Amino acid sequence: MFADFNLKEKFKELKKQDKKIPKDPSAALGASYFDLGVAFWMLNPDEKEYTAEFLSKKYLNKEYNPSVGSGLKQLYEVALKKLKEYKLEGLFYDVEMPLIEVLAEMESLGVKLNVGGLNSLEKKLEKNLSELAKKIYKEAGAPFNINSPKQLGEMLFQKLGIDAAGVKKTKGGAISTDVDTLLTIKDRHPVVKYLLEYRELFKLQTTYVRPLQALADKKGRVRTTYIQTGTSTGRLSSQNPNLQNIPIGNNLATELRKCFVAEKGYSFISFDYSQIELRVLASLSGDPKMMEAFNNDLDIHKMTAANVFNKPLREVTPEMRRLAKTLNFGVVYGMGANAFAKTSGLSVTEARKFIDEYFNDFKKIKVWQEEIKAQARTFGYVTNLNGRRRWLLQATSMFRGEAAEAERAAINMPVQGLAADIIKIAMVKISKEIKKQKLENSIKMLLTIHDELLFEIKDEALEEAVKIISGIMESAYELEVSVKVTVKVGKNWGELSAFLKSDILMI
DNA sequence: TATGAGGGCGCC
DNA sequence: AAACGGCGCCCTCATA
Repeated sequence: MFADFNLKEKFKELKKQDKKIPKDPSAALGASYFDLGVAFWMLNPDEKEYTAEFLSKKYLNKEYNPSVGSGLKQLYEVALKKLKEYKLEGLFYDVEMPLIEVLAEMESLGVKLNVGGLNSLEKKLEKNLSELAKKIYKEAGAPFNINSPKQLGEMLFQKLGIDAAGVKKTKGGAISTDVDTLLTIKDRHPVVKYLLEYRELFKLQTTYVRPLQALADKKGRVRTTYIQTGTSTGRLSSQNPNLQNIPIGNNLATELRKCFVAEKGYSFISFDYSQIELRVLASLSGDPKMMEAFNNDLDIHKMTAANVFNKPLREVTPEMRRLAKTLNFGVVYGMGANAFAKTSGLSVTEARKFIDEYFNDFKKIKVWQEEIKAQARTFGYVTNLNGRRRWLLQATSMFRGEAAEAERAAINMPVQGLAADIIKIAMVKISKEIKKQKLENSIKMLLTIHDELLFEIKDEALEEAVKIISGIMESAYELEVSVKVTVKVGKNWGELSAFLKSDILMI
């Protein structure tokens, strides 16, 4: 038995010293290690912390004393008993424990940065930022701290006297200066467009371009830390640096992503679960239309639009599809008419109508959501298909806002949490297969971004790797609908292009 | 000088 | 008035 905290760090240390990690942990029977932090996280993923000190106090009602060996043993006994009671042993021993070593390896590998490229980007941003600041000061009549919402708000709405009609207030009562606000008042003063651009560049510079350079090692690689106990739903989080929120989409974001590069002789391949949360929702709810759409490989948002607008597929416009997409995402999050109106630009009345229409078309989704909300109220927790659990005691709160918040979490957790399980299971299986085939040197799993895995793969091994990995990902977990993976390949993270299955067949 | 709340924003 | 789920990190500013 190997019950302890922070096994990931201990495994990394063992690897560094070229020592073996004790025993294959993948079977519940005779499992050789037991991470106490992860165990208590599975019992309650909303704990403040998962340290021996905190848990000892809370669960044993006594101070943790590292010099007394029985402290860990008692925590272990409590955790094991509860894991059994909650039927979480399978998930714990077969998924979370084997995952620790996988994460340790990914963290140790790191991902290579083009540090020179980042440096050029920094210079360019610096130049653009100072030019933008000058223009802003000129419009404003005097310099001020653009990064201070307080000073900026005073500048816009007092000194420049911009009309604040239709602009929301912050929690503290001040007029907001966020992007939404700036877009609302964009046509009311010429300074606003400079501010929007300044915000974007400043964010990129201070949150990504500068810190990433600072964190790169001598070989240019950065190593994130995956937090296995970091979320309430079962997902992983990524820290210092967070590599799960690197910008994507616009030109500047692409420039940044281009600075994440594959080693010489290697390429990046990304594997993206397609619409995994909606597929999970379709599967859980058993909604026939949604299931049929996925099983026939239809464009899910287009299909949704056709239903909501009562039009044949061929008459669905891009605008209709866009609305349906927002609706689909919103449903997973338990969105209300207010939020939908805001995101879509519709009036609240119209938004209400669309949501009603949606649930009328996909009746079983509504039924499932009502069931899960009732579960939260009745038991004070919800679980996903694998028993992963989240306590939602607020579901019966007398404060309506609090209860509603818990209900939204109840709707979301079983979906987000099952999607998380699926990718974790795939990661463990992929890692095992790589070792079995002794491909460690040609297939390197680097990043996991919720529904995506990024690998660095030797060029000669590309086709084989795609076959192995997408095969495992698509079959890692059986849903009531098919599971699909999108594969992209490239020499850097900013220039990935489709890796077509036909490419394999033609070789 | 350190800390934490608030405002803000990047990703899935 | 009213936030649609899950994260981590930046800067400012008040307070210690």
